[in-house]
Amino acid sequence: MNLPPLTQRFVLHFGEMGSRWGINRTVGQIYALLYVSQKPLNADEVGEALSFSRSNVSMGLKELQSWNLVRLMHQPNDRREYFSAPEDVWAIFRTLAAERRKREIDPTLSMLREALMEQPSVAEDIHAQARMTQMHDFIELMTNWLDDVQKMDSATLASLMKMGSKVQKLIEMKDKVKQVFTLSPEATTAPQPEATHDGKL
Amino acid sequence: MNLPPLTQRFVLHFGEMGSRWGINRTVGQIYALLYVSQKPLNADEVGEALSFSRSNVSMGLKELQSWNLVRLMHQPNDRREYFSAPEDVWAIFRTLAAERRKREIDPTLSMLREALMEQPSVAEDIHAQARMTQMHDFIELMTNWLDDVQKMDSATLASLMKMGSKVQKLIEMKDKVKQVFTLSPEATTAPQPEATHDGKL
DNA sequence: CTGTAATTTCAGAAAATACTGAAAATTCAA
DNA sequence: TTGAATTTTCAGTATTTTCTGAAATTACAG
Repeated sequence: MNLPPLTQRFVLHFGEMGSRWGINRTVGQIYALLYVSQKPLNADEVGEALSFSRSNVSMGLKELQSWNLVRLMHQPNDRREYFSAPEDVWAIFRTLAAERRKREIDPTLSMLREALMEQPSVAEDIHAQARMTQMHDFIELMTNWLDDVQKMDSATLASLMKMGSKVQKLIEMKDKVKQVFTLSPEATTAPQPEATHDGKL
Repeated sequence: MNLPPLTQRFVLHFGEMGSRWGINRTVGQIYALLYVSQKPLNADEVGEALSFSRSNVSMGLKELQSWNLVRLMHQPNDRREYFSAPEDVWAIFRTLAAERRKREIDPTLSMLREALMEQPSVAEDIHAQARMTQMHDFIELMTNWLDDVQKMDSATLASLMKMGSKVQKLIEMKDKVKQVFTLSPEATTAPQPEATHDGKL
């Protein structure tokens, strides 16, 4: 491996973190290299840069393609396949979120759904099923929310995130305004009705 | 392993998913068992229920403790340690988010911060550093936001999540209201100024 | 203290995963 | 077509991770 210092540092770090992220060293390093590369690279260039065997690079790139994290492209008058990592970090995040959800969450959601259809046969399973319901409902809420925010464009999402917990205040304000227009004036100082917190606008 | 049917299904699933979640089969199964268990279990009971060696259970429980996913407790007149999984799925999610961030994000953020302090020595590293800046800023935005929402209580968070992308409308409304009060009347139909999207309330 | 119960550590076995080189398959220019 | 360039597959090896049983350590009742 003979890379410029900063690039090398980045690449080695991604290799080490790979195992924590559920990918292997090879895949981590290849992605890192493509992420910082100015131009698309072919498999030989990747293997050369990282000192991996050609077959290992092939497998790594296949894995990255299965994650939708790299784009395959061609150069004029060159049969070889070139790979690049999409630039937009928001798009990368969306992809990552979608893929991780597919691999790490959806199978569990299916299992829970099936388990909740069954009739518990012993006392212990009645409790177990109740616990599964809690988990199921939580995951469903989270994934539905994720679906929702995935639809928003990056700029909106960014401004929302910069607001952070201040959205809370905005919602309280919304509830207040609603009360002013729907309830008698003296009710605006009364405790907020439960129903205004059910998420409806 | 001799568990009631639903419990067994849940436990085996968590064992299989373990590798995708960055834990091993043992740890996954132990957590699943504790999650659905009506009462705290000691290490022998866990090992007996899952057919693991005593030492394997010990290591698995240690790992779960390092994730803050299980609670250690004692029964009167019993020297053995009993373990249980906290019940509140929101609390579990917070714990998980915090731990995964610590293990999967923070080291990368540190690496990026350090790399961004350096002076690139070659042209390629100038581009690499620019890419690292993009990644750094994005991660920082995400983690700051996570810090913010972690502070909110579960009920508020739940209602926010149920709103989903409707918050967007609320923010647009907020911007409109702001304009009505700060700009001349005819400006309310003009394109919204960039500055209203910077996240400030 | 002493001895037993309980837990942890750890070296090595077992299992799973990653990686390589060679061979097979695919692609495409001529 | 043919055959050279390129990519993929795959069997075998290397490496890493998981798991166990035995030994060491710790905790505590008497």
